[in-house]
Amino acid sequence: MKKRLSISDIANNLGVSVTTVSFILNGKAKEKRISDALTKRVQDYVKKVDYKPNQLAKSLRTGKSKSIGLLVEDISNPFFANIADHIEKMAYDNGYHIIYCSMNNDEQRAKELIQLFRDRQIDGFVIAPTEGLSEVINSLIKQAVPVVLFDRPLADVETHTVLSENMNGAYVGTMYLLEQKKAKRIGFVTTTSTQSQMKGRLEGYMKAIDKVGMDLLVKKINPSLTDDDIAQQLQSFIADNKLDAVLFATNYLAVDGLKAIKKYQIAINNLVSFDENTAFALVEPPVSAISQNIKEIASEVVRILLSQINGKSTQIEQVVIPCDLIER
Amino acid sequence: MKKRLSISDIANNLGVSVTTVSFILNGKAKEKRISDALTKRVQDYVKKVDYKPNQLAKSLRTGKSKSIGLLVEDISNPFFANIADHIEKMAYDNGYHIIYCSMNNDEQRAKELIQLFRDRQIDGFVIAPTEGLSEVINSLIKQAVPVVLFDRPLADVETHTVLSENMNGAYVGTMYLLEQKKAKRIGFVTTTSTQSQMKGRLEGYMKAIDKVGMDLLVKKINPSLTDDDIAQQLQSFIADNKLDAVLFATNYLAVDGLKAIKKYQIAINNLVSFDENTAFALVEPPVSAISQNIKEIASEVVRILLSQINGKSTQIEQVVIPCDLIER
DNA sequence: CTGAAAGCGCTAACAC
DNA sequence: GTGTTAGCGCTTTCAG
Repeated sequence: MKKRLSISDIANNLGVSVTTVSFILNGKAKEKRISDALTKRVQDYVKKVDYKPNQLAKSLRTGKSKSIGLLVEDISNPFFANIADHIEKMAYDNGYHIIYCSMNNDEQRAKELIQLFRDRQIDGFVIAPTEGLSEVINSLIKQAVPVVLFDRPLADVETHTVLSENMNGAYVGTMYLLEQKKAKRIGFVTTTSTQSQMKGRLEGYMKAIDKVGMDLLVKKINPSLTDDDIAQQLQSFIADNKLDAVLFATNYLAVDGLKAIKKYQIAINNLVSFDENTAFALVEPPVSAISQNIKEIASEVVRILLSQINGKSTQIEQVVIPCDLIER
Repeated sequence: MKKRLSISDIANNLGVSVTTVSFILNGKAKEKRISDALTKRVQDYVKKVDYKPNQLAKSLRTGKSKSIGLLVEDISNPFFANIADHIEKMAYDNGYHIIYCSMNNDEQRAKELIQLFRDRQIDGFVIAPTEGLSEVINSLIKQAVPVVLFDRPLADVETHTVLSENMNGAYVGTMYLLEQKKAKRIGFVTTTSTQSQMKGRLEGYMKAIDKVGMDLLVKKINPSLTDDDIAQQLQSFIADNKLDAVLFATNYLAVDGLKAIKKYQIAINNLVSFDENTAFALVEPPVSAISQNIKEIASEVVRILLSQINGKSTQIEQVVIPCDLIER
């Protein structure tokens, strides 16, 4: 790799000191009252030789790396992929870049990753946490590392969070099945995992069902089962309980549901899912969606994190973003 | 942020020199013939105080950052999301981590990003290139920065590539429609963009069609049109040409096709797409897929890149990975 | 076997 | 207005 120019090369070649060059490069020319002529000469030369400062050295010196760690469960989940995309864009617009990782349900690995990111002098973290992460996240917070959690809070972690209105979203989705679709037996499909966003969604469902005094019909799916077993369980759930409508707690559960419906040729018309998925508009019957406002979630996450990094805000911000019901 | 321990803190607290600590930490204790007792004492202490070396300083000194830049067009495309996931995993297993970015069709931004990554002393690049990037990628190569291209080559860039067998995949997919589905009028839907993987797929289609002497029926969709316009065009394409089968050049075009089919209630049974998409197994009629071997692509990409970074191989590797036909 | 010290490229207090 | 210089935390040569 051809040796890159350093700031002292620039200074030497121009016959000025590195300080001068550094000041000019960092926009402090005016402040340090460096002559316009010199400023221009340095800038022109820098452009001409296409000099780029070594960010590593800069970071080492300033303690800021201008990078943000993004940790999600699974980047191939369209919800996370879209969020990641937006966060990346907004961070970039603010001069930050993203280092991302999927945790893939591996708690040990997640912890290592967080540590690793710390060692790279990451300026802040954006995390959709899994349950075992409380301790390591708390230790970040104790060390005053900026952290923003999204999608789900962590019971024993007090920090900035950006969440969707899970309870209300599920409530609205259930009411839609009740009132528009005139459903009489509405099932709710969630996971066995106890992530708090799932709890909120269950509550929303229960609140709506309780309001009209219907039966609560809830199925918890263990995500580690095989596709076939899951399909089998869903088919029984729908058939045994004579459901005429189902609310799914998240997009991949709805996809599982659609697989079961197809495989067992189940006749059911009223389907609603939390989150979007390309398949929802395409299948017959289509799946309505309680759509999280991904753009706004991303923008709040970045806003809060940056204000943390820049030491602007001290109080803990907990933002809740409403969902939209997409009727299909 | 509580001040972190540095190597000299460790050395001072232990009454040894930083050199000794550094050697031990880097596994050179034996080589440098440092006593087992001392080695153990240092290691125990390091563990006790949970000391972690500052990677930035390490990188600055060694010139290696142990990180890889991954540039794709759009991380919310499931094909790229899955590839990213695998690449990230394999890189991590080798002690590397990923800095990723979506380029979102913004050539200017892509160039900036590549430059930015360079400034961060990235050890290597993995890129699914867009057309305008030849120049900047060539300049990376000239500077001996390891680069691996995947998904599509760039005509005027000579470097390592990992590609799918596009031509043969499309050929097999078309033959499937011909022989198994007895289709008589098979259309091919691709994009107006001239990415080379699309060319290969078109060739595969043509080769199969020519073989049986049927008419070539090709529609190029301009991706910047609105969803409605695209649906409209696809509906005309299918109706005007009385198609009984369609081969889509990529998963999002097939999704567009499914939208059109649904919107206009088009009766067509024989659909095949390049790439997978969750929707394909769920819709009626289902969409068969020419599935790229994502895991193998990722593993080849990482293997080649690492061997470049470690200076092991000199010759240019161009790997082609076969596709699987998933019949539905 | 171990230590002193140079230096990776940059920033910024301090001096002139 | 501009230059000198001390580090940021680490690796590694060279001397003992």
